Amino acid sequence: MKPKKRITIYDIAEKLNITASSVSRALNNSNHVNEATKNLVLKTAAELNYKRNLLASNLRMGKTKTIGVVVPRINQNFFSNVIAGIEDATYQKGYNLIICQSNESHSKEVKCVNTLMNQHVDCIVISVSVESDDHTHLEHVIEQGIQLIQFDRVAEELETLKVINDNETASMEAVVHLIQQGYKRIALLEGPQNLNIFKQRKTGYLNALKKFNIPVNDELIIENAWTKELGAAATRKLLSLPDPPDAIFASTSDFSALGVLDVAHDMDIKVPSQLGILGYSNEAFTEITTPSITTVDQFSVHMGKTIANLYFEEMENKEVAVTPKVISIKPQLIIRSSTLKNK
Amino acid sequence: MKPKKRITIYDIAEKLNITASSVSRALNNSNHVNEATKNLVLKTAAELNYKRNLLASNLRMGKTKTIGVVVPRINQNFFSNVIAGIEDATYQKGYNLIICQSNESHSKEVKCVNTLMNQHVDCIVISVSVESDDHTHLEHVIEQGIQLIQFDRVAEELETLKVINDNETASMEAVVHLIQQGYKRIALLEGPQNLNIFKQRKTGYLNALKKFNIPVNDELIIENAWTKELGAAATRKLLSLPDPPDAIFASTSDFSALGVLDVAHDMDIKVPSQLGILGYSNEAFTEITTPSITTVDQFSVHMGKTIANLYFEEMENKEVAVTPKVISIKPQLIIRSSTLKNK
DNA sequence: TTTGAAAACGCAATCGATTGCCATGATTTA
DNA sequence: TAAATCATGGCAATCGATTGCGTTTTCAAA
Repeated sequence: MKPKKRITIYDIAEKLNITASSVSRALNNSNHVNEATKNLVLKTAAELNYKRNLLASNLRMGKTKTIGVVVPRINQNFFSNVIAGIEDATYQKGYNLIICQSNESHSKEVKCVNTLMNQHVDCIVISVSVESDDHTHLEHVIEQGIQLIQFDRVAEELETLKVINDNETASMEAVVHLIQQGYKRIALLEGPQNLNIFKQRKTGYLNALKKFNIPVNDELIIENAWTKELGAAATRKLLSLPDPPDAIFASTSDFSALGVLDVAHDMDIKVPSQLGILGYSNEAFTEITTPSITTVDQFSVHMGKTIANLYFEEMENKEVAVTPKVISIKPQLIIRSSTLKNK
Repeated sequence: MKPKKRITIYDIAEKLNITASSVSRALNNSNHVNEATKNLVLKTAAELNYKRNLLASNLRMGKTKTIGVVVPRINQNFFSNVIAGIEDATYQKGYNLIICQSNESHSKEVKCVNTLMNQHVDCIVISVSVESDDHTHLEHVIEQGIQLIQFDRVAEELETLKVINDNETASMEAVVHLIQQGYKRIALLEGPQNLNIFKQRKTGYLNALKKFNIPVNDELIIENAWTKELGAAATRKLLSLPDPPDAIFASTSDFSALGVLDVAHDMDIKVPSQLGILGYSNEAFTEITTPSITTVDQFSVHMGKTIANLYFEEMENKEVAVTPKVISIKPQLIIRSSTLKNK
């Protein structure tokens, strides 16, 4: 089957014995066309099944109504939810989404950003990869006048729009909750400290300890324990200390919390009575483990919608001086069985 | 900060005192340019930080190296994994992905497909929504000569490329496993029968029963139980029968299996000894419930890669007569505690 | 030195849609 | 009746990259 030739405004123009200019004006609902011809054009366009060639239109207009999104991994719960939220909000405004994943690699992230710039997206939404310390690729985006919105994992020194979680407060509240439940030696599984989110969560942890005058014990703080396996390994190490912790805050993710839980099961340690476990992200599974895991919900879909709406607001007020705006969403502590020592 | 003017081939041409034609040829590594000027162009382009305007290029070339993907929900585990697989394979070939979600709505699905056609994507990859009975929008895609690839949930009557799971065999093997474990009265939670996948899974169930000469009992087959809540409701209904089932195959999803498990817990029914539970999809959580849930793995990331590679193969051999090709991936039964009655 | 082929590169059209400017004719106002 | 205003809609340039065709240059063979 040979593809039908695509209908252009010239085809419509020819058929109606007018010029493409008028067709274009009619299709764009300009008021410089006669109502009658406008209707005629619309009718003919529908009959011929005309579809506007967005490539041509975008080239001419210099904008694409497209937003590029770069995330470390598309199929990570948090990110796919954010994307779903963005899609939902942008779709309503007739915008499209181009999605890339950096796979946590800096070089791929740079390539993704370049591709998006070549595609002339109107806006780039990014959560940087764990490897990213150099942000010149993001500066290029700004130089080109493309709106840049960072979320969750952000390069803080760049003055861009940002949508973040208040990790510090959330983390502090989580640890305070543990303290109030009577846990005395609270360990922290921390993530790569070049990422703001992990640094903030650590700060929250430290603040909570300080608030209650609990001395910080470095042997209870384990670096880079951000997968299930690393969480498990860290737990084995912690529990074999002469003076082991009685609670572990897996500030990196629920996956590492799951690793903690696994090891606790293996070693026949009772959760929450002997060991409290607290995760981060409110992954679906935290609700159904035994015991269910206390965690922090980040409102990821809502975050996506916030990002999209932030873009649209900036668009509309772009004559106003654009101050680097930061929207901080306060996560919510979800208290479940794994930390309820007092009950 | 005012955006820098974008550099075009004309800027490069002017600077080097040649024409844009030569610049273009140089950038495209054509053999109709002098090696020296080619290098000069490349060097200048790098200096000026030239980026090809893909809008212009695509308009001229008539193709976009872009693939559009339409799924019911981006943030559903199976789909986000498929997307991740597609992204991985297409990225290597320099292709981009535009992602849309239909939210299981037919009208939104149609709009998504139209947008993608307007964007002149080279290929549309789709898993249809549950509402989709009318497929004229997909016929339009074919008419326009855009490659169409259906996956998982497909409109079978359309002769397109398809990548599917062998649901029937997988489902049959699942039920055979239940029978071999000694379960006698096996209930089926089925999904909307207008979707091929659910129909096939039902057929697999029926075939397994027939093979072992087990009579089909309609009161053990519950329609439309494809969420956790519906699965729970169905279970309550089944377990209150005078002669309740001793196993439930939640053929729709692991979520409905989870609903089954919840109700079993509530009613103090022992799994797997009093009730066997079998899900579908191998969601992450099935491994960590108590007991862990036997389920079917669909190799979703691999499925995504298969889809992408199928497209590239078709591209390369497009002179060969294009036969509607169907790739069927055999899912794998993952046996876990929830069905191990014999152990 | 002349001829001829190949190499290198310029010209101009093209991909479709958009839009500022101008021309035409109709309508209105003085 | 003449002048001014307005509604329509055509013309042609534009957005940047690509490419068929044609011209110029180069270099070797005759």
